[in-house]
Parts: sequence; C-alpha cells; structure tokens
Amino acid sequence: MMAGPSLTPRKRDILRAVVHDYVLTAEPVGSRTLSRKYELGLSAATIRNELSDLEEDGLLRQPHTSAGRVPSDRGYRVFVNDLMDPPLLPQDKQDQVDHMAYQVEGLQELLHQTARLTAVLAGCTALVRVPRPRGSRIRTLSLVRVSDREALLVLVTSTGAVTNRLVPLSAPIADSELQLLSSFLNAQLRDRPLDSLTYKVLRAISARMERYQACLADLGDRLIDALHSQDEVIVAHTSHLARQPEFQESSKVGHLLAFLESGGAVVKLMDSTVDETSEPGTVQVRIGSENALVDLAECSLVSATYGLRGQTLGEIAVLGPTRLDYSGAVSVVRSVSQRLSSILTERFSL
Amino acid sequence: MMAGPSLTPRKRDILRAVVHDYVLTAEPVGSRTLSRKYELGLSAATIRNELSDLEEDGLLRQPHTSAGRVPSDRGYRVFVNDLMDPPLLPQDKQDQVDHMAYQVEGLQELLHQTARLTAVLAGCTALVRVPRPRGSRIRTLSLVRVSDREALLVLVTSTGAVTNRLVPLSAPIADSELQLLSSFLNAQLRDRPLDSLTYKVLRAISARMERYQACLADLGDRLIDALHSQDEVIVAHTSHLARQPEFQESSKVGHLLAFLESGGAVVKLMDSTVDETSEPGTVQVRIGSENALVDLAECSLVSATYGLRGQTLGEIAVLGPTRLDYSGAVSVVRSVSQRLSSILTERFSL
DNA sequence: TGTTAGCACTCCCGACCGGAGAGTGCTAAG
DNA sequence: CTTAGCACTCTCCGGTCGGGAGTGCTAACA
Repeated sequence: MMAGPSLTPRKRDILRAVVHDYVLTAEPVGSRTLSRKYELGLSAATIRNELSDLEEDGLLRQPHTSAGRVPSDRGYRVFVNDLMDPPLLPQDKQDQVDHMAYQVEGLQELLHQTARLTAVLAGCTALVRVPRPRGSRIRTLSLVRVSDREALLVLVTSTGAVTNRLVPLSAPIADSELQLLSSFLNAQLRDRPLDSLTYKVLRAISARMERYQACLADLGDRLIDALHSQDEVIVAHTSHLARQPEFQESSKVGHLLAFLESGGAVVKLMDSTVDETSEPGTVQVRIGSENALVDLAECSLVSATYGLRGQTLGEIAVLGPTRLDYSGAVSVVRSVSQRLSSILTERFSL
Repeated sequence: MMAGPSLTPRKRDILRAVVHDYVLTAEPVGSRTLSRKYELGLSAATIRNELSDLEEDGLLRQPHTSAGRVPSDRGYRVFVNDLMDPPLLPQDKQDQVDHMAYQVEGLQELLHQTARLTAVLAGCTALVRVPRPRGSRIRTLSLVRVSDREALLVLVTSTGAVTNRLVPLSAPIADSELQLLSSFLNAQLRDRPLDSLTYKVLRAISARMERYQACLADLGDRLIDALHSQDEVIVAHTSHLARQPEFQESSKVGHLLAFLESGGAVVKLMDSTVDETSEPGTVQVRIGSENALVDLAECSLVSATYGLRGQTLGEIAVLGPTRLDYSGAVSVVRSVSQRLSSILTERFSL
C-alpha cells in the first residue's frame, strides 16, 4: 500500500467530516453544511479551498459542477487506513453473539444465526463462508472431449461429489494433448485437500500451463467454478442492500441478487479478498472498484476469517454500498469473528 | 369456491387473450391490440363492449380511464380455474430434474438444487419447505411474566431446541391466570409432533382460549412464529422477483426480500396455503389479495406438496407477481413435485 | 500569508405546459 | 348484433422556466 499523500491535519479533519456526513445522509456534502454541522472552526469559504485540494488529490468527487463533494473510492481508502479508529463493539452487542450461540446447537445453524446477527448488528447484508467438509480432497479430475470446440471437465471429490463444467476450446487441440493436459492436472491436484486450493493457488497452477493457455483460456475459471460449487456461502439480509438509496433502480438490485445467488461467484469474491499472508482475525476492507468484479463496483466488503485454534475455517463479511459505515462494520466484523472463533474453540475442542 | 359467473365462450376467449397478452407484455392491453394480435374474428369495437362487460363483472380493471385493461385478481382466478389447461412439462425439462437429482447426494442438497431448478424452469422465485426433523415434538411450553405488559413464551422441543418469544399483554392479567393458561397450553400441546401443528390447528386451539383472547391477542401468532422458527424454507432466485417491472420501486423489492428472509413469515404463508383436505400432488394457486398478507398483495403463489409414499414431507412453490404465467408455473410445480416425490421414494424407501 | 465575506455563475430539480398517442364510450349505420 | 366513426380522456414525453444549493473567484481583512 502507498503511504498516502500525507494530508495536513486540517484536511484529514475535513475528509473525515465529509465521509461521516455522506455516510449518514447519502447526499453530496457542501462547504456550508460542513462549517455548520461540524466544529471545524472554519468558514465555508476556507473549507471550499480545502475541498478543492482534496478533489485534486483524487480523494473527493463532485457528481456535477456546483454540487457538494462525495468521497471517491480512494478517499474511503484513506479514511479506512488512516482516519478512522473503530471502537470496540459495545459489551451488550458482544453478549448477543454469545447469547445467540448458547441457544443454537449444530454448526450449520450456528453459522446461519451468526450471519443474521452480523447483518442486524452492522445494518448490512452479511456473508458467511461455511467450512468445507473436513478432509474433502480431489479424487480425480479429467478432461473429456465433447466436440471440436468443447471439452468436459469432470471433478470427483473424496466425498463422492461429482461436478461437471463445459470448457470451450478456443483453438483446436489434439486428443493426445488433451490427455497430456488431463494427466498434468491430475498430478498437480489429485489428493490435494480442497481447502488448500484457493484462488491464488489455482491461478498459479493454471499459469504454469502456458502451453495450453491459448486454447484453454477458460479452463482455470471453470476449474475454480467447479471447486467453488462445492462451497457454500450463507447470505443474510439482502433486503438491507435493496433499501440503500444508491440501489434505487431495481435493475441494480436484480444484478446484485443474481450475483449473491450464484454461490460460486460469491466464493470467488471472498477468495480474492483473503490475503493469505494476513493473520486470522485481521479485518480486510475492499472498497468499490478494488473488487474488480463489475457487479460490485459500487459495493464494499468488510471481512475477517474465523477458525478453530488458529486454523482458518471460513470467513465472515459484511457487504454494503461504498457509502458504508466502515468504522461500525469493522467493529462488528472484528468482534463477531473473534467471538465466533472462541465459541467454536470452546465447543469443538475435544 | 363459487361457480363463476359462467361467461359466454366469447368472453372466455377474450379474457384468456387479455391474460395472455398482459402476462407477456406487462402493459395494459387495449381492444385494438386484441383484434390485431389474436384471431378472435371480431372488430375492436365489439371487443370494447365485451371488455366493458368483463370489467363490470370485476374480472378486469382499468388503471385509469382511457388505458387498456388489466386482469383483476378475480380475473386471474377465473383464468386459473376455468380457462387454462397447463400442459405436461416437456420431457427434456422433466429429465433435468432426474439428472440433477442423480448428481446430488444428501437430502438437504437435493432440496436446494430442486429449488434452484424450479426457479429456473419457471422463471420465478422458488420456495421449498424443508421437512422438519423426523419425530420432533414439543417437550414443554411455558409462559413467564416479564413485566406488567409482557410475558415470555418459552418453547422446548424434543431435540432440545429452545425458542423464546415476547408476548405483549394488552390487558393486565393475574399471575395465577397466567399459570392456568400455561398449563392449558401444555396439556394441549405437550408431546404433539410439530408436524401436526399446522396453522389451522393452532388457530383452533387459540380460538378455544377465548377467555384470554383480550389480553393475549398476539399469543397465537407468537406461538406459531416460535414453532415456525424451527422450520426452514429454501428460497431460490429472488433476483427474478427484483427484475419484474411491477417491482421497479426498490422499496417494494426491499419489503419482499425482508419478508422472504424472515423464515417464519414464509412458513406461515405456505401453511395458510396448504389445504389439508387436498391430496398431495394437487397444485394450489393463491392469487394476490387471496394471500391476506399485505406484503404479498401483489404476488401469486403456486404450490404443491411433495412427500414419501403418500406422506407429505414438505412443499414446493413458485412465487411471482400476480401477472404470472400460471399455466407454465402449474406445469413446473406439478411436475417437479411429482418427480421429487418419486425420487425420494426411490432413494429413501427402506 | 492565511482567512473570510461577497458575488456571479453553474447545474440540478421540480413544476408547469402542450401536443402526440392510445384507448375508451357512445352513437348511428350496416 | 356488429362495426365504423367520432369526441373525449388520460398518460407520457419533451421543452421551458424559476428556485435553491453549491462552487470558484476576487477583494478585503487580520
């Protein structure tokens, strides 16, 4: 991450105020509003100059000339990195997690309720990635020619689950080559636990198949799809998304819902979010365009992993518009993921 | 059900045409359109007269003077009862169900996939009610005073699941009375299998508590809520709902989503739909206001039960705007519920 | 030099208006 | 009973026109 343009304290205060107000009102915020509502000790005119500077730095945007300012994705990023200090979640809210867990028995149910509670606490849609069945591995994986232009990818896991994916062949390929490729993949992947096959790992493997890149451009994606279709993501309170003013147009809501309902896509999103190097418990924030998925260009994701005695089991996340209460979301996600982890440890440790 | 106003064959043809066209276009349909697009052998003027009659019968509505006609809920009802003849689902689509089932192992997963497939086949949101854990019964049930104005309903099932619901006391009630009521409910409900406690049965019981009706108006509902929170409903492809032109306003989508996400409410809906007397396999249609739930005033539900050797296990349904392709939806729901039942019988017999 | 007041300017938004189009109801003729 | 014709109604769409909010600039001020 870049070190940021090191703003003057005053600019920081103003940016913080803009973010705060915009998150609250969903309206572009003007200099007058800032000088009235926030105790900056500055007149509107002075603030105007600062706003202008911040816009030049790319931290604010103007929807149109003579409108107030709105934080840009980069502006939110600076806010998240340097300007906010998420408080601890109030004790009573933390207690709600334990209280909920106390009433619930199975793991699956526990995760469902956790998702719901997270959504309520954060006032957003919540996602919980469910752990894969323990010890599930790839048993075999093969490519079968279907036609000149298509091959079928067949994946069998140790639990016996079978998944198929059609892979388009953008260039013709000899049967022998296809077989070669098939065995290469098998060698690479057979008996590997599904857990270990994150997006990044698969990308690395598919990159090593350079030779076939041309004709199997989509293989990597299909493979990832197939793997992910084994996964499950619990989605709670999508209605919160639909209520956001930025998603007034129901077509946007439709797209988002479709995205959330196509399990594989969501997993891909969460996978791409996880920074393998970060310790469990760290909260990650992805803002708008940082998501790289078109459907989520206007959304932000705040996520953290949960697990058992240090081992990562899954992820818990909050999804909202980029105009998100990042501070609150981080508080909730951090706290819930910690509580959940310790509940799991307590309950499932011998 | 009333016998219907016994329309002339010509009126039937016209009503059928109006429904067909409106379902297709979502635009009020006018006399000119009808005479052009449908081979009725009548001029626009004649059709106008018939339309006027149909409106007087309450089968059509006019959004405003000088707009085309739109079927009313009653109009759809007549269409569903008398005017349509849902075809068998094409063999290839039926095969998709078996094919899907073949690839899937557990019951839970089977039902999830069934919901998805149903949604895709019908082009609507689909709901599947999951069977309760076998043999789950009520262990105890009690009312505990919390304050002058509230009591807490505590429900424990034989699986050990505990559910609480706050019940407002609209009138003061003595502790002794509360205890009496508590034992009455226990006597009525203890050891009853949850399966047997449908909406209707509970209504009957709560009706017998007349004496307490005044101060415990909400008890019945809370009890039903609590029971239902044990249930689960799978919802698939809500995005289809969001795409309907009648739900453009995202606030409506928000309400619908919130409704679908509050599991209990959905179960209540489905319960109220099931006509206990009907044989399993029969398809039921609820149109708009027939649902009695405000949130669903503009929605229709097409449902059928599925089960194992004649025993009902759950329900499968399709949800859409009242402007629904009833014929197609009935085809899909009927066929899928039958296939699902026979798949279950095949797989889980003995 | 940094801050502030004043002012002209820009742009959105809602209201208003008027014409085109679609559809109706009615009447009178076939 | 059906149909053509006609006057009427209502929505929708595009254009116009203030009002309001907010900006950028300039000049005065500490």
